[in-house]
Amino acid sequence: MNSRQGDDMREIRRGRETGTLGKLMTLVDLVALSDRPMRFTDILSLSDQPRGTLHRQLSHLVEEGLLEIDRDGCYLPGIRLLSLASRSWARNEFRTVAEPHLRLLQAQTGETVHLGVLRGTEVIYLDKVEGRQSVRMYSQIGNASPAYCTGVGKAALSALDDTSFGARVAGLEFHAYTEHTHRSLADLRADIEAIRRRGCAFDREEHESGICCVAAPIYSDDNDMLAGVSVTGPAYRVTPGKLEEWAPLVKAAAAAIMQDMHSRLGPRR
Amino acid sequence: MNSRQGDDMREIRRGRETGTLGKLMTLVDLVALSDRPMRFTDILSLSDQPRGTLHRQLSHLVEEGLLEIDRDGCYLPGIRLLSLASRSWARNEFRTVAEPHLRLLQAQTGETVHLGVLRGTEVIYLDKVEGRQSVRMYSQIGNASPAYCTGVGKAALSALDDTSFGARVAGLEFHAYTEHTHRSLADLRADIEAIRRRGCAFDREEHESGICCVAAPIYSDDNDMLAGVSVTGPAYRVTPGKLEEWAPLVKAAAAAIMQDMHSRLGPRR
DNA sequence: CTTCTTGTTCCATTATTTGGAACGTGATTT
DNA sequence: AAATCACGTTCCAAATAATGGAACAAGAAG
Repeated sequence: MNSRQGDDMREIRRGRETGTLGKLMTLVDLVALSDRPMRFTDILSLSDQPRGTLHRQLSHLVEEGLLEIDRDGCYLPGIRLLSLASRSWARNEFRTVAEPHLRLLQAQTGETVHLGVLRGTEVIYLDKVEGRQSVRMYSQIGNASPAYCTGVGKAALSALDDTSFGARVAGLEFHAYTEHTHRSLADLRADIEAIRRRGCAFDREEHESGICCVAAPIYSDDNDMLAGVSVTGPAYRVTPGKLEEWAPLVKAAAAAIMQDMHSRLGPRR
Repeated sequence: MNSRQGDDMREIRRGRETGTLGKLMTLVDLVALSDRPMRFTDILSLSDQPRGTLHRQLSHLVEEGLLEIDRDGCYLPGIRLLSLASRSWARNEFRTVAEPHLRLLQAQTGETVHLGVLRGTEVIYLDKVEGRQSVRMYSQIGNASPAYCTGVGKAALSALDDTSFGARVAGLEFHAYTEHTHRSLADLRADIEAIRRRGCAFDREEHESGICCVAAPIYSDDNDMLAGVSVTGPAYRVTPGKLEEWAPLVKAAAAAIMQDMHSRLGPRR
C-alpha cells in the first residue's frame, strides 16, 4: 500500500482522511483564504491536481453554492456559506448564553467586547458588542486570528495544561505582526505562565499596532471547549492602568459565562 | 453539442449531479436548517441512508468542521462555516459597492435598510444598515427568506421576463405567514405586474405581521444577478404614505448601485 | 437476565473520482 | 491569413473511495 508509509506522526495536514470531502474543502479554503479573486489557472497552480479533475471539482462546488464564479471567470466563496453560517451563529448555544454578559461588560467598560473560541491554534470570533457608533457590524465575527498574539487566544491557551499546550502549539510559526508580537515559543510560554497566575491575558499591541486588550479564559470542565472574552480598544484610551482596572471585570464576566454554561448545558443526558 | 438537449425542465432537484458532495451538503442542510439539535437517529430517519453510511458521512463532515457534535451527541452546524462565510462576506464586491448607498438610504429614511440577492426562489440578505440602537447585529445577514412575500424578493423577481419568471417559480409553494401573504401564483403574478409598472415593490405585512417595506430591484444587464434594496420598519411608523414617499429614494438607491456596479465591475476582461 | 435502542466498526461490492489526452475557442504572434 | 499559444472544457478506461449489510458494543428499559 502506498498509504502513509512510516506512520508519519504529523497529520498536521488538515483532515487528510476525509476522502473526497477533504480535497474539496481544501479548494474552498484556497479560494476563501486568498486575498484576491482566483482564476481557474491560479487555483490549478496552487492545487496539484490535473486540469480535468480540478475542473470537475470546482464545478461541483459551484453547483452546490460553496463557490461562485463571477463574470471574469474568477472563483469566489459562495453565498450559501453565508446562509449556512447565519444558522450556525444564531443557534450557537454558547454564544447565546454569553451574550448578556458581553453586553454587561461592554456597558461597564465602554469599549468593544469580543467572544472567541479556540480552534487549533486560531481564535474564531463568535460575537462582538460595540459601543455607540457601530463602525462596521459583522466585520470581526467569524474572523480567524492566530491565538499566540491575541488576548482571547492567549487566555484560551492558558487553560491548557503543559502537555496539551505543548501538543497544540507544536510546529507553530510566529509571524511578527508588530514589534511586540511574541517571536518564539519560549516568549509565548513565559506569557502563558504569567496569564495562568494572573487569571487574565493582556495584549499590548501584539497583533495590531495601537490596539490593546485584556482577556479572560472560558473553558468547560473537560476542556473540550476553550474560549475567551476580551475588552479591546485603542491604546490611547486603553492604557495599562485601564487594563489592570478592567481585569477583574473581564474575569468576572468569564466566570459568569462558565457558571451559566454549567447550569444550562451541564446537565448532560 | 450535447448542451441542453431537449431542454428538460426538470433539474429542480438541487444539484443531484454533484455526487458525493451533493449528498454531504444535503446532510449539512438537514442539520443547519432544523430548528432543534439533531441526534444521529433523528438524522437517520430523515435521510434514507443505511446507518453505517450515514455514520461515516457525518464523521467526515465533523472532521472537516462543517458540523460539530456537542456533548449530548447532537449535531450542530460547525464554526468553520462562520469562518468561511466571514471571508465570503468581507470580499463580496457587490456588497462593498452597495454599502455607501445603503448608508445614505438609511440616513434619508431613518429606518432599517436591507440588501438581498435572489437565489432560486429565496432571498439571501447580504447586508443591513440600522439606525441608532442596533437591536441585534448580524441577525438578518445570511438569512434566507421566501422571495414571494418579501419586498426585496418580489422586487428582484420583477426584473425577470415572463418566461424566466415562470420557470423560476414553477412548483413554488405558498405558505401563509400572515393574512396578507400571497396565496397563489396568480396573486404573486398580479403583484409582480404592478411592481414592474411602478418600479418598486411593497410588502405590507406579507411576511411578518407589523412589518412593512418598500423595495427596488437591482439587476445586471444579462440578469445573471438579481437583487434588491429595501427600507423596512414597523407598520405604525412605516405607513402607506411613508412607503410612497420613500419609493423614489429606494429606486434612486437601486439605480445608483447598478450604476456603480457597471463602472466597477462592468469592464470585463 | 433479557431485550431494545443507539451508536460504531468491518469489508466485499459498487459507484464515483481520477488523470491523461484530445478538443474548442479566442487572443496574440508570425 | 495562418500558426501559435493560453485557457477552459469534455471524455473515458483505470484507480479509488463510497456504499450497505451485517456484526459488534454499550446502555437503558422491561
